[in-house]
Amino acid sequence: MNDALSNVNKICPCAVTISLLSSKWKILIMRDLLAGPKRYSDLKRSVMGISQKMLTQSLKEMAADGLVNRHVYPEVPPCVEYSLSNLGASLRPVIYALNKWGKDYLQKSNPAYIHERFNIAVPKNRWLINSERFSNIR
Amino acid sequence: MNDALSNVNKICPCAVTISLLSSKWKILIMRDLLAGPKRYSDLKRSVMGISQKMLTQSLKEMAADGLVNRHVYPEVPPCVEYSLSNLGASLRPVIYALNKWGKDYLQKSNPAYIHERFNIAVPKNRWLINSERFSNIR
DNA sequence: CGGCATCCCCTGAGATACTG
DNA sequence: CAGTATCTCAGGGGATGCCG
Repeated sequence: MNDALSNVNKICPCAVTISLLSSKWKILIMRDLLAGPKRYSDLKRSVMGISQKMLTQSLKEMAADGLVNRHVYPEVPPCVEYSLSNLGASLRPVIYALNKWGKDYLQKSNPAYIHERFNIAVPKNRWLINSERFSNIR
Repeated sequence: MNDALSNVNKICPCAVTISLLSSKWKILIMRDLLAGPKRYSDLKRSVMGISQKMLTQSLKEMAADGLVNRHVYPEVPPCVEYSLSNLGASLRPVIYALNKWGKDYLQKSNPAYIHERFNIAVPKNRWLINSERFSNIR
């Protein structure tokens, strides 16, 4: 019997998406890769606050899930470039929705409250980004 | 000086949204509340696998963040109803995007792979939902 | 019914040091 | 440069029991 397989169409789509994105880091990596391919060190800089460990681990899992491609240029020193696969790129509307809602929310909220809720409660400057990234996601 | 406040418009909108939704539970709760107000016990049943602790905690935080309203009917036995606030309801496009992508992904993926990735790897039946919920999110 | 309060475990994630 | 390898710890989250 294939109860197991028949259960597949009872899986919650919402939960599947979340599961693939799991940690916040992956979403932030997606956000940055949507602007184009990036090297490991680029990502390390643009995904502010991420550790090498989490960056490596996240990228590895995302590659295993088919969300990103990993391309190694055989040079010295080594150069590794990450880019979105077609599957990964198809997540654009999701990232866009997250970004859109966040922008609206930030605009209509009390700045002092936002500061209190997101600048202090959250460790360090983890949520800050370079302003030029604003234009990347539309 | 108000460096602090001026930093507010450097916060990543994407990250803000994720931060408010944080755990997967909140997203699943949102998903179910989008279909209409629900009692605590309804949510306990529909958000499969959630513990009382996490349900209570999630709802409390979501209420504090202004995403859900809590209404107590002074009866015996007590009855508490949760519903989305306007702010919470405005997240519909986000939940919709997550759901939409997940549905597409499930359809085009190899069922055996999906089973392996989401039915076994993930603890218990946590990701399963009642099929009738599929129509709730459009 | 709709919660709290505890205890406890596991892992997500940071810090640091080392390598091809 | 792009990682790997350890060590460590806070807290996310489960299980259980009690309460108005």
